[in-house]
Amino acid sequence: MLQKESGGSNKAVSRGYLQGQLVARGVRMTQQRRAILQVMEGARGHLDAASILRIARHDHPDIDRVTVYRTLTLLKRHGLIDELDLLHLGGVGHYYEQRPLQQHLHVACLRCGRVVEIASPLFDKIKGQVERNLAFRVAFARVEIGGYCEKCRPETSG
Amino acid sequence: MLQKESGGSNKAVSRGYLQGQLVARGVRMTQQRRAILQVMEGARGHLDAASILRIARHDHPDIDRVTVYRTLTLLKRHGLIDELDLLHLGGVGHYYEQRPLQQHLHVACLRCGRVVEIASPLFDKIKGQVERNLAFRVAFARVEIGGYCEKCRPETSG
DNA sequence: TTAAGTGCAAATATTTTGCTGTCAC
DNA sequence: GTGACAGCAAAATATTTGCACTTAA
Repeated sequence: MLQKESGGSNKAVSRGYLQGQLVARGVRMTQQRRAILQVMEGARGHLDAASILRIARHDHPDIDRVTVYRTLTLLKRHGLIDELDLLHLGGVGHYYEQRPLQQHLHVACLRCGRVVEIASPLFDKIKGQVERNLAFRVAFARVEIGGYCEKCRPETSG
Repeated sequence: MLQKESGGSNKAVSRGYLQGQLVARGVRMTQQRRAILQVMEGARGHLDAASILRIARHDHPDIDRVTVYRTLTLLKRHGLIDELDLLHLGGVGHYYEQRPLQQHLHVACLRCGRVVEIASPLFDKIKGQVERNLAFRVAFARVEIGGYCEKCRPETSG
């Protein structure tokens, strides 16, 4: 599983946030959903569907894959999580994270697979530029950068 | 298939560019690869593996899916194409485009599925920022923005 | 000539759907 | 009580692998 560093932004969101959001929107809360939401809120890394299932089963052993996918679809539809592929470093699957208060960039090392998140004011400027130049209403934006971290860069002296 | 507008950046690359690059790197050139490379260079849109296969079969009817996947892997390994998911508007599959001379942003309308590409100097600034702040060597970067275009925006009066 | 590439078949991985029984409200 | 949800099975979709045959250099 790909690791997430720094991050922090979604730690600013209080525990039970996703559950509260769904309840506030009139979505029925089941034991299975609670287990899945807790996994997503407690996640230290970006999780794929299989990892979410595995961890959620600690709480609720009988939970099914299908329920995980359906819950992820639900959360996406409500705009509460983002779906990433993290440059496919980990294969063809997708990764999920709670939509952060402040959008951030994902910077992934192609050699060691570490994923660092950083925020940038330029990111918001780009969004503004798109809105103005294309008369486009930006709902969300995603930046994924691939390269080599200090420890892994091919030419250290470069 | 998702449409690509504007773009233009990869039209600046001469015809046969991919083929030339591979040959220059000592990669064996087969009829099947030639057919696939021509499809990618002539593409007006972002293509997924199935579309590439379908079009390549005009030239070479017996070509197999597997060969398409293997050629895409080859091109990715050489950094000659980029793999995108375009916010999964078209399902779980991936889309491919020849790596452009100037990197651009992909802006996708969540309702009509149209994908517009634009370049932004801020994009390069962000890359510079990442390189400096994280001591990171940026190999490539990808920006995907989702929202609503002028025609599709939910609140027209907003 | 021969190592690399191809096609076919089958496997694997990921996600979705149909249906029946169950549970939150 | 009832409509939304869960689990199971199976299908659908996307991609990869093993192997015998073919071909570019």
